[in-house]
Amino acid sequence: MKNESITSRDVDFAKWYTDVVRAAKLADYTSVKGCIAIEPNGYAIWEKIQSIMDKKFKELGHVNVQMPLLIPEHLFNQEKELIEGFAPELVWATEAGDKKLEERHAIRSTSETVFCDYYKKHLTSYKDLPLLYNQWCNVFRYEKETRPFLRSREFLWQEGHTVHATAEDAEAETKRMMDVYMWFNNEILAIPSISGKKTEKEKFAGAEYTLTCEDLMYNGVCLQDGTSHYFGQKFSKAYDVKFTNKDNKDEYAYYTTWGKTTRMIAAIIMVHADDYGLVLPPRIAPKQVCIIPIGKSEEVDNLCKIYQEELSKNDIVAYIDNSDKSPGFKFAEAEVNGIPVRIEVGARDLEKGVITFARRDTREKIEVSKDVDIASYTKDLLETIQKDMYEKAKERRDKLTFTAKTYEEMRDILNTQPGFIHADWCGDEECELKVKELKGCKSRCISEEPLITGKCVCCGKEAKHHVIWGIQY
RNA sequence: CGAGAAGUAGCACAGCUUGGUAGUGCACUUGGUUUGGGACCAAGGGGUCGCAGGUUCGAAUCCUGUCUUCUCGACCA
Repeated sequence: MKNESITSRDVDFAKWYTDVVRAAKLADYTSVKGCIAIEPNGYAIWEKIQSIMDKKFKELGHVNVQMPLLIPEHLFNQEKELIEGFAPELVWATEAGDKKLEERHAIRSTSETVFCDYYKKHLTSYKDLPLLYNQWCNVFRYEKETRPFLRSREFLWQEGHTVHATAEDAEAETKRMMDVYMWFNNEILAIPSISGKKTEKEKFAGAEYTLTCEDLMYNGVCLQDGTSHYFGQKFSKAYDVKFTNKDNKDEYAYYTTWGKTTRMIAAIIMVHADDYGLVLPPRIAPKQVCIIPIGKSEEVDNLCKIYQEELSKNDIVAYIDNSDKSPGFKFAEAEVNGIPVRIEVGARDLEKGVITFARRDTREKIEVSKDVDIASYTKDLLETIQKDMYEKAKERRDKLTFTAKTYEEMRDILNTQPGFIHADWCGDEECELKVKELKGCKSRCISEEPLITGKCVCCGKEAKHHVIWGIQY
C-alpha cells in the first residue's frame, strides 16, 4: 500500500522530496534557520559514505587533519577572487562575551585560507612534497533558499587540500580525485554521473580550472555533486606557500582542492527513491536486510535468528524487526526506509518449505527453497539490486539526454522536458548568459566528446567546445 | 533578497467570515485479543492556538509588527 504521507513524485516533485526526507526519518528542521538535524537514519548513510571514501583516500596516500572553524579576516582578504566569491555567504564572529574582537573572524565556508597559512609555515623542501591532506568537517554558508541535504546553511563535507612540486603532479591529482568521485557515484551510489571541466563563469572562485561531477535527477534537473579544483600557483602566491626545489631555488607550490558533501544524500533520494519512500543502493545502505517474523511462534523466532546470524557471518548487515506492529506495518516501514532486501518468515513459508524475499527496488516478492544457501543467495541478490538500480538510473539519464543544434531547439527541449542538453558553444560568456534566459539553463560542464555541428548553439559562430547544459539545483 | 501561501497536541487538519468552555483523525500510554501489505476493543495522557504588541469586559478568531516553513524567481555545493 502506498504511503499516504508521501506526495507522488510526478504530482509535486519538490514536496515529494521533503516528504521522503521526513518519512524515512533522515533529517528534520530545527529552530536554526537553514540548518537541519540529521537524524540516525540519515547520519548512518553519511557514516557509510565517510567510511568508504575515507578508506579510498587513505589507499591513495591522503591523511586526515583538522583545521580551525574560525578564519581571521586578513587571511580571507589575501586572495581577492576568493573573498569576492564568498563574501555574500560569510557569517562573521565579532564578539567574545561582552568584548569586541580586535579582528572579526569568518565561520569557515571553505578552508583554502587556513590550509595555505599552515602550508606556508611548514613547507620547506621539495622533499616534503606532495602533502596530501584531507579534513572531514562542517562548513557554514549563509544561503538564502535552503532545503534539507540539497542546500542547507551548515553542511558536512570532506575537503582535500594538496600541494605539489610541479604543475603536472597537481593536475594529475585534480584529475585523479575527480576519478575517485566518479567511481564513488557510479559504483557505490549507483548514480550514473558525468564529469568535465567547468566554464570560466562557473568555476570555483580563484581556481585555474574546476572539474565537476554532475548528476541528473528523476525530474531532469541537474545536481553538482563533487568538484576538484586546480589552482596552479595562484593561491600559493597569494599566501606565500614556497619550497626549495632541486636547483636550490625558491618556488611557489602547486595547489589542488576537492570536496564532496552531504548533498550526496539528496542525490540518492532524487535519483533512486519512489512514491513508497527511500530506495538505498545496497552498497551504501547502513542496514541491508530486514527480517520480519509473521505470527507468534518459537519456530519462526528461531528461524529469524538463524537467518540473521548466517547473514551477519557473511558481512551482510541484517536486523530482525521484533516490534509488536502488524506485518503490513513492518513491510511498509522497511520500504519507506529504503532497506534493499526484506525476508519474511511465517507459518506459510515453513509449510511450503520456502524463504520469502522482497526486493525494495522493484517491490517484487521471490520465494526460494529453504535449502538455498541464504548468505550467498542474499549476497547475489544485493549485487543484482545494485546493478539494476544503476542500469535503471542510466536508462533514465540517457532518455533525458538531448542534443540541440540551434537556440530554438534548445528552447523547445527545455519547454518540454529538462535534462542534459548537448550543444556546441563559442566560448563567449555572452552566449552563456543568453542560454540562461531559457529557464535559467546553465553550462554544466565542457564535454570531451567531439563538436556536434561546429557552430555555437547561440550565435552561430565557430564553436570551441562541446558543452553539456541543464537546469540546476 | 523579490513575488505568493501557510503556521492551532508528535503529524494532518477543522474552528476564524459573525470574538464568549480547545476540537477531529492518526500517533502515544496501559490492559486484552491479534499478525502474509500500514490490525481490533476498552480506558487514558498531551495544546498559554508561532512570537510580541494593540483593540475589547473577554481574542485561536479583529488590527499591527515580527519570526519560521513551503513554492516560484535571482545567488550558490
